[in-house]
Amino acid sequence: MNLFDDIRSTVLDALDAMGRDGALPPGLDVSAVTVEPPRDAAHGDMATNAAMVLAKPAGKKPREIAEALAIRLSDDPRIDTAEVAGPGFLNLRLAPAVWQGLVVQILSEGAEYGRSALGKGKRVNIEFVSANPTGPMHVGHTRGAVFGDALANVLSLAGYEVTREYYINDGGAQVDVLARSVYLRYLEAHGHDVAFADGTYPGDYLIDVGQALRDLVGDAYVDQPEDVWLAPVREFATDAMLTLIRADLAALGVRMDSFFSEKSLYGTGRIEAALDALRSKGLLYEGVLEPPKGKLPDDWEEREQTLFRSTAHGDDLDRPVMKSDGSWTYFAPDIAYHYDKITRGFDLLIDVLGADHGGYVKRMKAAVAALSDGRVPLEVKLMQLVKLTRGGEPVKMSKRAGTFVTLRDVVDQVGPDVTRFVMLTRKNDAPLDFDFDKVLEQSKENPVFYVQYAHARVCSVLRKAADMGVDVADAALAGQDLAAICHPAELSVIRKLAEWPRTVEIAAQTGEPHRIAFYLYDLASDLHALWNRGNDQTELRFLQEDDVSRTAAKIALPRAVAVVISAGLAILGVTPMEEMR
RNA sequence: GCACCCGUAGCUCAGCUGGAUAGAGCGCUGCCCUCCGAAGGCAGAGGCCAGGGGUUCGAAUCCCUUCGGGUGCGCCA
Repeated sequence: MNLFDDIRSTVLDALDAMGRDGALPPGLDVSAVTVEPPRDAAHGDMATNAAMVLAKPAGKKPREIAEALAIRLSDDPRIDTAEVAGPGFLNLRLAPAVWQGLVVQILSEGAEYGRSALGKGKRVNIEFVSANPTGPMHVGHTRGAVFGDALANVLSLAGYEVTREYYINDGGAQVDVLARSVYLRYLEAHGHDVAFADGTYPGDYLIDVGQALRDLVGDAYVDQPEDVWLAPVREFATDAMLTLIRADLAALGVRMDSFFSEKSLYGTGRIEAALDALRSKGLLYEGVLEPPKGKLPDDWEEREQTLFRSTAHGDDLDRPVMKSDGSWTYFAPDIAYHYDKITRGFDLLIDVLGADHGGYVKRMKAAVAALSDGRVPLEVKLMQLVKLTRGGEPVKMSKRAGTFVTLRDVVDQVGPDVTRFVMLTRKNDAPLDFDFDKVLEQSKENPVFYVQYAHARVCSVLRKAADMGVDVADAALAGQDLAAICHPAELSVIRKLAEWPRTVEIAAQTGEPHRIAFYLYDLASDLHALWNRGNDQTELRFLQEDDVSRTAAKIALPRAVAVVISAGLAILGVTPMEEMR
């Protein structure tokens, strides 16, 4: 249950009644009517724009409608005051009992408080990470992994049935390069001197793989031509890399529901089937592309190729699906993969990609629109770069020098909780600064710590209360009279708690989990502020000296805050700390 | 040349998908621990929301345009 939705339906009922008795024309479209927290808390608890939205279609002045609406709403026992303000806003103030009831609700529902029916009955597939299986995951993948996982969590709480999926790019030339590189390490394991030419992966992480291969097959592939060993070594190597990647993901706390192999699309007719589906819609043809305007590629020559008419669905150019040597471009298996997702019956597809894939979005959307006849939307979330620094100095990365920073480097140094939280404090399409020193700092400048500290503080107070003899179980706290929680400073914290369900919905609708992180920071801030007011005003302290029942009531609020912080951190995939010492 | 993303306080960034006087952290100035965790809090200063048009009751938010930055642009994924 969402308090804002609740009051909104009360407002809609009132408008409906006004339509019946002639105060408004009947049958007005009320879809644009909102009930939201006002920007300035001094305006009240909630504000509705109903009068302004309806003024024109009703042919009445906004304030006139607002005043009539105010009179009706004042009859509701939950609404203390309804005041017309500004250009026609109606500001509502709710009875303290409503807010106290919300605390009870939070304590009763626990982590379920905030669950929404927004995505009820809808299945969504989120494809993320999808790093090539050619090596360990690096920082760039880390951000995508954390984002995708948190997005999955948000959508799940918002009622969607979520599948987390990893697309294994094991069908292209890069896995042959991997196989050749492993083969070199294999020879090395047999005591040969090897040289890593350009176009091979020299990383140390393949040494173990080469040795494991030697242990498995002995010298069977030594001095053998490539066509003998390439396929089996490729298989062996990609398996090893996938094991590595799964372990990396596990270190971050990310678990996939599904791994989908690109290779499984080749030689099985699945790519052909997907392209046939396009052909049957008249969207595949043989043609010649115009050279790009501006700077012409050096080796440009006109050539006829098989093209997908993506321009029919909003792309700027038609896109080739077949190379001149007759093999598929990367786009062809991607079409087949998305076709597969569509046929699996998802209602929504989300791809989490690096920002360098931005040019690919329109064609993929076009393909999905064509293949699903516009039924299944594809949303693409582009991840901007992570700028790694240490003490303000950029961390230099070079693949050749072997100094590129891996996911493991980050997680080992700062831990999964900090890694995840920090990576979610920025919008996906904004670059992210990640400073190894700053993220471990324990001050309010560091949002991870600040939020964790708020949670730990509440746990500390609860421990103290328990020492006083208070039953601090949620059910016990929820079962009592909370009339003692009535100070404006307390009610304003509850108001923040009331925003949690709509924050979840907004984050889910926009696909922006960072909103959760910012909400938690604000909530933590409200708690810290209330805590400190207890220094001067003893009636605001959570622990009321020598008064067990009053303490039990007071403690319910910070506990409710902790419940929401904990639920929010769960979305981000961060463990709430019970103490920070 | 074209497409996509971005431009908000000195710095790093939010801004509830069109609402009221645009917010937070850092930094700067001044305060608050005989008192539940000061790893915190309070107060002050700081803005042409890149510029210009438009849409309407109302624009940082939507549309057009200019400028500035990033990413990409047929046989790499």
